[in-house]
Parts: sequence; C-alpha cells; structure tokens
Amino acid sequence: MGVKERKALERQNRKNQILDAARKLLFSSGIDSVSINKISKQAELGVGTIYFYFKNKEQIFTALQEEGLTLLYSIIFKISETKAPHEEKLRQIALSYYNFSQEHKNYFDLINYFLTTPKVFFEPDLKNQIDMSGNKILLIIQNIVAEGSEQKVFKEKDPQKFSILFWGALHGLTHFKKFEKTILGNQNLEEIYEFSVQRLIYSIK
Amino acid sequence: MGVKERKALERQNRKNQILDAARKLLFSSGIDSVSINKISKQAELGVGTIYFYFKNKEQIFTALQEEGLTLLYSIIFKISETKAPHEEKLRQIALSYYNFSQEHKNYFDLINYFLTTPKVFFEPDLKNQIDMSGNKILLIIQNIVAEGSEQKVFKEKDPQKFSILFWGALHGLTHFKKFEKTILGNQNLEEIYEFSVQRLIYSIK
Amino acid sequence: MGVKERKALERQNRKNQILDAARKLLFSSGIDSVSINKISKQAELGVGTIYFYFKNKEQIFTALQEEGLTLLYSIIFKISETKAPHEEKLRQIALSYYNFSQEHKNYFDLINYFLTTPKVFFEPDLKNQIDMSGNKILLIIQNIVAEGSEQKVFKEKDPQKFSILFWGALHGLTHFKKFEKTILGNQNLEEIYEFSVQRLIYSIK
Amino acid sequence: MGVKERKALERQNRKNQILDAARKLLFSSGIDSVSINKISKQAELGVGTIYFYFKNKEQIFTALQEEGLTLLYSIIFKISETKAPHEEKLRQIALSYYNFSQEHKNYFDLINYFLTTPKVFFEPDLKNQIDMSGNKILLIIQNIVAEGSEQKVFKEKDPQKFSILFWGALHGLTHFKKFEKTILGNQNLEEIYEFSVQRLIYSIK
DNA sequence: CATGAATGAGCATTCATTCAT
DNA sequence: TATGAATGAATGCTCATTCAT
Repeated sequence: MGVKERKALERQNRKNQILDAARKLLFSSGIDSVSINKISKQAELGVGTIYFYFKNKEQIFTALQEEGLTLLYSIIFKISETKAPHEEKLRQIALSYYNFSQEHKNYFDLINYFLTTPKVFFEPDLKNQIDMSGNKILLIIQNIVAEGSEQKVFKEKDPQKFSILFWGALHGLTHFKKFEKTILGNQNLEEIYEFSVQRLIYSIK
Repeated sequence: MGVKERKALERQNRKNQILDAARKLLFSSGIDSVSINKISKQAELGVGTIYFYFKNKEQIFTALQEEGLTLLYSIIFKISETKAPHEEKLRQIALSYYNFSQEHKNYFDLINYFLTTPKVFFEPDLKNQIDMSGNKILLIIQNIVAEGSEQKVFKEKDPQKFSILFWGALHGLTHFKKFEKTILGNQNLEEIYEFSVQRLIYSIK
Repeated sequence: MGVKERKALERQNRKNQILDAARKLLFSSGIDSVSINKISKQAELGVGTIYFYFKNKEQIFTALQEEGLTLLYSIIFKISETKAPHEEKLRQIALSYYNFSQEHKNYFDLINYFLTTPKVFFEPDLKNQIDMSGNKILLIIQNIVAEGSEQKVFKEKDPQKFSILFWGALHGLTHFKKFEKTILGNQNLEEIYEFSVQRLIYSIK
Repeated sequence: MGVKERKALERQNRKNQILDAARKLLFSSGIDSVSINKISKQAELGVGTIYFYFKNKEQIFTALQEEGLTLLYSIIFKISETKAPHEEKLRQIALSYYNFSQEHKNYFDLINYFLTTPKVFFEPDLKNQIDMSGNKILLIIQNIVAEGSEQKVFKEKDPQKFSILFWGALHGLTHFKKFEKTILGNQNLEEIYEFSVQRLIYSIK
C-alpha cells in the first residue's frame, strides 16, 4: 500500500471517528444537542481537528443524513428484490417508511431538518449529494411501478410522477403523527396510513 | 366606552404591536432569527413587556401560526362556499394550498416548524389550540367529500380518512419543491402536483 | 365598631391575604421561587397593592420569618411550661429545635437567610423586630437555666451566656446536616446532636 | 521546560486570573453580585473563556471556598503544631476561628453560603471536595482531643463527636454577631465566645 | 385604595468558528 | 495534521420596583 492510499485510509478513519461520535450524540440526546464541542469531546479529538475534516456542522449533519438515507435505501432495496408481487412491494415499502420514521426517529428528524429548514444558503455540492441519495430511493419505487405497468399489473403511464406522489403522500402523512391525540381523534395514524397506501395503489390498478 | 373595554382594547393593541414586530422579523429573516430580544427591540418595548403579554416565545409563534392557519382557512373556506362542483372544489383547494406554500412561505415555514420540530415540551393547551385550527381546515375537505359521496358524485365511504390522505399528500408534495432542480429533473413541481390532485380525486370517483 | 377600627381590620386582612399567598409559595417551591409577581398572582391582587401593604420583599420575608419564630417559640414555650425537670426541659427544647429545622425546613431556611445574608443595608426597625422574636426564645432557655441554678439543680452562674452557647451550639450543629454523608461518615447527625446536648447540660450540672 | 509543562502552567495562570477576578468582586461587593459576566469583564476575558476553565459558576465558588478553607486550615494547623498544652491549643483554635470569621468575612460568607443555601443541585464531586477540606480541619481538632485523652489531660471517649460539637458550637456562635446590639445587650460576642470555649473545654477535662 | 402595565438590566450558559502554535 | 484556547454575541427568561390612572 502506497503512502497515498494509507493517507486516504487514515483520513477516512478519522472521518468515521468523528461521525461515530456525532451519531452517538444524535441518538442519545437528539438533534438539538449535537454541537461541535460535544462531538470533539466524544471523539476525543480537538475541535480544530473536526473542522479539518468537515467544513462545518452542516456537513456532519449531511453525512449523518446520508447514513439515514442509505439505511432507508437498503431497507427498501431489499423489499424491491423480493419475489413479492408489485403491489405487495409497494405496500411493504410504504409500511417500512412509516416504521423507519418511528424506529429511526433521529435519522428521520435529520431528514426533516434538511427538508424543512428555510435556510437559503446551502452549498450546491452538499445539496446535490443529499438529493441524489433521495433520488435512489425514488427510483426504486419508480421502477416497481414501471415494471408493473409493463407487465400490465398496473396501468400507470407516468411512473415517475406517480412515485413522487406516492412518496410525497407517505412523507406528508408521517407528519400527522403529531395530531394523533387531537385531529385524528380515536383513530391512530397507522390505520390511516394503511388506508392511504391502499388507495394509492388502487388508483393505479 | 367604559374603562374595562378601553383596557381590553389597549391590551389587544399591544399584543398586536408585539405580533407585528415578530411577524416582521419572521418575514424578513426567517424563523431562526426571531428572538425575544429582537422582537422587543423591533416593537420598541422592554423584553419584560413582551413577557407580560405572552407567556413565552412559543406562545408568540403559536399566535403567528394561527394567523397563518386562519388565512389559509379563509382561502379554503371561500372555495368551499362557491357553487363549483365538488370535484372542482377539491382541485381548487389543492391548488390554493400549493399557492399558499409559495406565496405565504413564512407562514408555511412556521407551520412546518411546528410540524417537524422534535421538541416535545409543548404545552398541551397551545398544542390543542393549533391543532384545532388545522382541524377546521380538514373538516372543510371532509365535508366536501362527504357531501359529494352523498350525492353520488364520489364513492368514498370514509371521508375523514380520505381528507387526511388528501391533505397529507398535498402537504408532503410541497416539500419536494426543494428537489425541483435535482430529483424532479426537467419537470416542475406544479405539474406533478396537479397530476397528484387528479389522481387523488380520481380515486374516489 | 368605628370607621377607624374597621379600616385597621381590613388592613390586617389584606396583609394576611398577602402573607397567605407568600407562605403558600414558600412552602410549595422554596424560598428562591417567592417573587412579588408570583405572590400577587397567588393572592389575586395587583403588584401595586402588595407594595402598598409591604414596603418591599424583605418585609414580607420578615413577616414570614416571624411566623416561623413564633411557631418555634410556641413549641419551646409549651415545653417550658411542663412539669418536667429542668434538665429534661433543656433536652426537649434542644430536640425540638432539631425537629423544627427538619420539619419546618422552609421557615428554617428563611431564618438562615436573614442570619447569613451579608447584605449591609437592613432597616433598623426590621432588624430589631426580628431580633426580639429571637430574644423571646432565648429568654425561655435562660429562665430555665436560671431557675435551675436557683434550685441548685444547675450550677450555672451566668444563665444568659450559657443560653447563648446552648442555642448557638444547637444552631451551628443543624448546619452540619449537609455533612451527613461525608464528614460525619457512618454517624447520623441526630446522634451527634444528642451527644452534644448531653454534654452541654452535663457541663452545668 | 517542555511544551506540556508550559501549557499546564499557562492553564493554571488563567485559572488564577479568573479566580483573582472573582475574588476581587466577591470582596468588593459581596457574594450576591458575583456573576459570570462580571467576572469575565473584571478578568478581561470572554465569558466563553471562563466556561472553558470552569464548568460553571458553582465551581468557581467552590475554588474560592477552598481557598478560604485552606487559609483557615493553615492557621489552625500552625496552632496544632505548637508546643502549647492541648487545652491551650483548643482555645487558640477557637479564637482563631472567631478571628477568621471577622477578618476574612468574605471567605466566611462564602462558607456560610454553601452551608445554608437550600439549593440541592450541587454536583457530588464538588460537594465532596469541599467537605473534605472541612474534614481536614475537623481532624485537627479531633486529634488534639484524642491525644489529650490518651495523655489523660482530657477524659473524652469520643473525640470525633466532641470535635463536631466543638466546631459546630463555635460556628453557630459566630452567627450571633448580628445580635450584638440587640439580643446580646451590653455584652459583646467575643466575651460570650470565650466563655463558651471555656465551658466546652472544661466539659472534657 | 387598588391596579397592572412597563421596565431593562441582569442571569447562567451555549455555540460555531477561528487561528496561532 | 492536530490542537485547544479564545471569543462574545446570542439565547429565553425573571425580577423588584415604579407610577400614572
């Protein structure tokens, strides 16, 4: 192994060391209590070192969000690889998204953080990077729909548009978790979620 | 006008003065830069005075969010009162929600803030107040669907569930605005939005 | 009842109303969370009214401290009135002081507040008032010792000095409660307290 | 001198710089007016810097109190090392405690602050640290009594308990300084103090 | 008598970031 | 590369007191 490779490896190790610390903080106390100083303490590194490997806090968050998206992707990918009927795949993907929002709440908060922050300035590279992670997931859904349509299981002519509707709807519904005790009344969100999935799938059959 | 009335009026005026300041800040620099100290400066009042009229920062945000929800409600209510066919009403409501998210971005950011912040410490009263404002909007949609179903224009048996799906989907889709240049590729969100509305309405016809 | 008397009575009622509120706050959340604003809310009176009846916060605290001292006095007075032997009386007084410090912690904190605050400015009247309340208690002890000496049960020639030593020692010991888990090691303070009382009494026998 | 040593030295210097500032404030205007902001201004450092060296305000107070206890310890230790008779040592220790309470009033106020504040949230480590400083002083007294008892000068079987009584009594008596013009009447506290010391010592002879 | 609106200095603490070493 | 000392603006919030009505 040459000097260059070793350097690159060490570099990656350090980055991971930092992300490990950030992740640990994120999971133990939530997004609001992740600060650079705390990360540096947790990682047993100087704050300066953190800034050597990450330009700013946003970049660390981005990396963590990518982790979350990758995890989500792998879950959804697995479903897409099964032999289940197309319809069933969509249903399972939808359900797994709901589960992800509950069981990986911290990652989900992070995704929402990036999705809802009105911050104007966002480095284009960073933004692109995140969006592409999201896109991969969208493509899975899109492919299932497209494939289903080819095989005449579905009758959707615009799989891309539909996949955005599909995911957008699921995403929007997760936010209604906060209304479970109020607006939703005696129903729980999961019920409504399943109803919605049913309807969305039905609409392309 | 008696003393009591005048006092009550002055009280409301002051409250408005504070909300004006808060709104101005919110609209000029975004939610993150609204602080009590800044509000007090903007309103030309002591911070103590702010706290005399509002228990805490959250309450000011709540009031502002209610403004936004009231505005949204009035828009949607107007549509519901027209003589347009049910289907058309839903379409217009959907469209107006999209427009609201773009034209009243600051109110919309505020709504998203409350919807996605992982903070829990929200006072039940405040939360209930907001949720009920949201509920009023939901009920309009629900009524249109219910009425449409009664008149056999729609065939939806569960108008409540469907209205949640409807609004949730629209809401989720607005978040994709951020992906317009990346994931959405050459399409713009409005197109997809209209496609989605079409599909959702179609699913109950 | 003439106008004057009624006025005086009303005046006292209002004062009590205020003290009731202050006491309630003191007992429910401790000395640090008693503020004029809170008192006024609790008493359902305007803050201005509070200031009409009490010159400042200190005066309210003084009144409450007097309550505490009066309560303490009544406890000690009762003991002094029994037929118990002088020695036994002293022992019981000592014990009741310890109990008072534990069971009426809030009053005791208040006493300590006045006793340890390094504040320079203290209105002479106020100070005198408090001191006299303390003096009454001291006099009881002093009388018991004096009487005991007259009857040759004790051999103390200077009952005043001894009573100050007696009370001062007891008071100082109560502060060691904070050391129970550290300096005091495996002993508890009560044990040491009793030991001390024994010694002090023994020293005048 | 290596880099490490120099760093450590500088660190200590900064800490002292902060403590100097805190001490100056404490001594010039009393404990109530020591705030972190004031310290930072006095020390000509940013507030953040204060927090870099001390975890919180309490820790600064702790350090200052330790200074006081160390000073007191050194005074008492010197006495314990003399060739004076045991009895005389106790007398001198007692007297020096009184003098300390008058001449180093600010340190004494600090000690009282920690001893009487009803605040609970004290960190165990900090509390232990302080208590151990106090314990060292107590042990000196205890040893003198124990040694005296071994040599049959005293007849105390429980030196620990007695040393607590001894110190507790002296400590309690210092609080009566406030009563010099009122309860104590024509006597001054020093007189009573000496009387008390005499009695306490006499009780173990 | 009674009110309650208004004050604004003050509080302890956190933060992302910089930069000389 | 790596460090960690230093910053100081900023945060939400409390407080005793005043005073015009």
